[in-house]
Amino acid sequence: MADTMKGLKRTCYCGEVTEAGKCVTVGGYVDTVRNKGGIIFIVLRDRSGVVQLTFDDKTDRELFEKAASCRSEYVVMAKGMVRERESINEKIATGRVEIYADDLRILAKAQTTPFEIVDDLNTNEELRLKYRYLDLRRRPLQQNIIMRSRIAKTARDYFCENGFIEIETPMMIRSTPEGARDYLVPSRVHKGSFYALPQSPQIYKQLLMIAGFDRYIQLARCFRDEDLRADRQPEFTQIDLEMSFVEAEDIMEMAEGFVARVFHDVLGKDIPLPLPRMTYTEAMERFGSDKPDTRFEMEITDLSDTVRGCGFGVFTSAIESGGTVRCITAKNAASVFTRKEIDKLTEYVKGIGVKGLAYIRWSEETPNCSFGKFLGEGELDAILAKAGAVRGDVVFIIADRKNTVLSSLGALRLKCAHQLGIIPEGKFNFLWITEFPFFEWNEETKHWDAMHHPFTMPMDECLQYLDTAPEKVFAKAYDLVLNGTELSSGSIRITDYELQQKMFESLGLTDEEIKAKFGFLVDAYKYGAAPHGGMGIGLDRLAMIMCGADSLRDVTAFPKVQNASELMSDCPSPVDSDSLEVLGIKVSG
RNA sequence: GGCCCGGUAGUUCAGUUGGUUAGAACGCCGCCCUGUCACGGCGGAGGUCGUGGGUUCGAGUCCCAUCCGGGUCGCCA
Repeated sequence: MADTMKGLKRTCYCGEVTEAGKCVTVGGYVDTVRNKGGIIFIVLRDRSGVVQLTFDDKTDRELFEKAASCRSEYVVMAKGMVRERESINEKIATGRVEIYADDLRILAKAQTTPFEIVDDLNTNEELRLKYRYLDLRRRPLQQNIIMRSRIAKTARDYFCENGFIEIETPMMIRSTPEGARDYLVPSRVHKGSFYALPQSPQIYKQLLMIAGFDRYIQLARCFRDEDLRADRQPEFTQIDLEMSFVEAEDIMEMAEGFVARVFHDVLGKDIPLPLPRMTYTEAMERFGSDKPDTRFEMEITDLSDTVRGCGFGVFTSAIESGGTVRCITAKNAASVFTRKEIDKLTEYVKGIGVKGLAYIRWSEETPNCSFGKFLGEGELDAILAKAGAVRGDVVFIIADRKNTVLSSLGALRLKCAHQLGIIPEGKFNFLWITEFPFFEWNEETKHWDAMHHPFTMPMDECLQYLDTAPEKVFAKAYDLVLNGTELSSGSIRITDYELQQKMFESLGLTDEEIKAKFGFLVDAYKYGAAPHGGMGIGLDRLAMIMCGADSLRDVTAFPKVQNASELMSDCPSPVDSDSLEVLGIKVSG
């Protein structure tokens, strides 16, 4: 039978015990027991840190025996005088003192844990996730979760100070078949009908602007039934906001203020404002990505003019058929990118959809060029000069359609940088990406899709091209990128009923479809709306980067694994047929 | 759905061309130790080698299938 807390009241956290001469009561988990025979040291841990409890021959015998019986992860409370230690441990905050205990209660015993509760744990993630509550006892994870809480609090403080009102939008909403797949919730009352969990509160926050709340914020849970990545969970949290009577500039300024505030308050780092900007087109041309990591260079070079008349048919035919030839130059990479490694990179880019990867590896005196035998006098030198390559470098060249070349070189650039280890740690490179194309040509369906959501406002000067040249239409949309991760996405919304109607038509929606999918929103705009726009800042991703973590799992208390299941509770799970029957759902098989 | 990587004591790993009873470290259990803090000393327990087939005199090792986990492409308006 475990002890009780009776008569004890905690006076402070373990990590706060730094002053000798006081009587304190602490509670926590037994971190380690060092039993020297005549003296016992117990390191007690709570969320604030650790403190040492000491028991010796002057300790009451029964108490001493109890201390000796303690094992790792027992939950205990202890009371005693804080005194100076005989030998100091400089490594811990409480290392100058110890609690000379005169009371010890074992409140709960603990089985041996499946892995040790230590800071630098190397255990595979599957096991850690199965026992997530134990993994969360570890300090690195606990500190991440605490930092996440501070980020969230700063968001609430900052936006509330700036006149935003926190409003909850529903979690059970109408399913809209655009965009990501919805998670569906069956209705018992309306058999055969379903709610959807929100992919974002997009429509509701726009309606809140129509309602006149002027500035809205919510730490909104969002759900998308798509495959996971290290930086993508099926449920996640956005710092979601919307503002009225604003242009894009106003929203970006507000977001910059938040970014500076949260980095200052939580990390003590000053982010210089305004944040740099780049158009979508420039980002694609220079970095092959709409979320470029600007912590390192290796930018894309256009070789088209240099190789236009060269002897290599792959290059010339790409150019003749309207494509392009471009390269990246990996500095000092010849020793890392051996022939074998280059073959692997070739396989990688082929997986992304290019036919091949040409390269020049310059390690010996004469560069080793994969297409050298096709080149005429001086042509290789011209390419090397244009690529800015010197001895020790490797040049990767891709020839294809422009979009393919840029995006594949962008992906290759990232992969090379990781392999070369040239991405600096501790750097926070923010970048606004602006002027996104409005439409995206869908090769499968053969029509134009909206690149952002269909309520995004086109740029004023582009309106004339809506019917005639969709590729010339750009959006009042802006993404905030941090270290190559899309942190936030936002736009000015269409507030004009007729323009919205026209946008839907451009996207190939019929009147019936518009009415069925977005009728209530379209109707709402008939009653007048102030110009408005907003954005959603990924709280999880922000926390991940601020914590220096590699995965969202490290900043999410109870994350899901790659197949979207949760290993601790083993969900999703089947339900019994009675439950389904109530919902009017028949199971086949 | 495609591609790549991984799965051996509780944990992290080693395990040679297929060959005796599958090892080490940490953890765990017991005994000893009055200033430890990566405590130390002595002793001990602990394995369906992810699962199922196959090849073989013999499989942790080779082959096939499958499950689980990680990364990534597709996907994520």
